[in-house]
Amino acid sequence: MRNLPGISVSEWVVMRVIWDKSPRTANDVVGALEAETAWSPQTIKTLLNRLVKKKALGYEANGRIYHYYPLVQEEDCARAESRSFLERVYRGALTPMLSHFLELEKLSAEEIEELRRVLDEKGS
Amino acid sequence: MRNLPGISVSEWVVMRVIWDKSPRTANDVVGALEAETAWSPQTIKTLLNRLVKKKALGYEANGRIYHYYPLVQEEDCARAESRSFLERVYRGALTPMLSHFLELEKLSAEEIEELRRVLDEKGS
DNA sequence: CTTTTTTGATTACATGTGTAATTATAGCGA
DNA sequence: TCGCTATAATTACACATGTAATCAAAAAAG
Repeated sequence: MRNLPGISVSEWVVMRVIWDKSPRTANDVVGALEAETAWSPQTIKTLLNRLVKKKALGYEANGRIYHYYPLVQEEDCARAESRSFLERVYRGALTPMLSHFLELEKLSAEEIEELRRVLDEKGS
Repeated sequence: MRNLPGISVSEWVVMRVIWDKSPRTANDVVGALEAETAWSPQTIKTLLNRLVKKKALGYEANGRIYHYYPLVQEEDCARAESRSFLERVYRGALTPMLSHFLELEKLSAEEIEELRRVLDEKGS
């Protein structure tokens, strides 16, 4: 499952709606992004095309309408991005990064509980 | 302290050596990166130039040798990158991101302790 | 069957990025 | 003083990206 394609910022937006639910037609995607972005439908078509070229998406043609589905998993892409982000911005130092995030954002009591649970698992 | 310039992946590498110690001449930077990268000195000069144009770096000319220093702080840049990363890859959901990282990497007992401490501070 | 519409494909185009080579120029050594 | 050298500035160039407009072809409408 390596050889993940590089997915750009805009492409991530498109991938997310397809990861949420697939298959999806171009129009589905356009509809889903109407609220979130101000992109023209053509722009979204272009992004879909590029993602197919990159082999991040596949499609099934039903007549001349394409039903797109992911060829890569969100988990895998997130993992790859996370690694390179950690390396680039925090020089690979996980603990400072996590501390930084924890300080940055406000967390609810439940979130803190959940994180503590994850930590406990790691700790044992 | 907003209006942070967009710093590319390669530019981050250069910024890091200047954040580590400044001011630094172009040659200092070239020397520092010799081990880490395979870039030609010209490439590094180009990156320094672009960073000056972006106002991420300033310099003091001593004769015709420039001594570069950061105009933006690593903390601020890291914060900005972190936010956009979190948004893009984890849809802004902090807890899943943190869990993901915790599962991804192996942590030493000390690191786990440190994180627990940070969590405790947040929790109180 | 012809026209319009829809939908994907192709082309566009400015800016960013990775990665330099080339050029101009200010000092330094001869 | 004059050419060589080190250093910054300018130019290069292919590929990525954001953001579409246009084209072609198939399907739907009349």
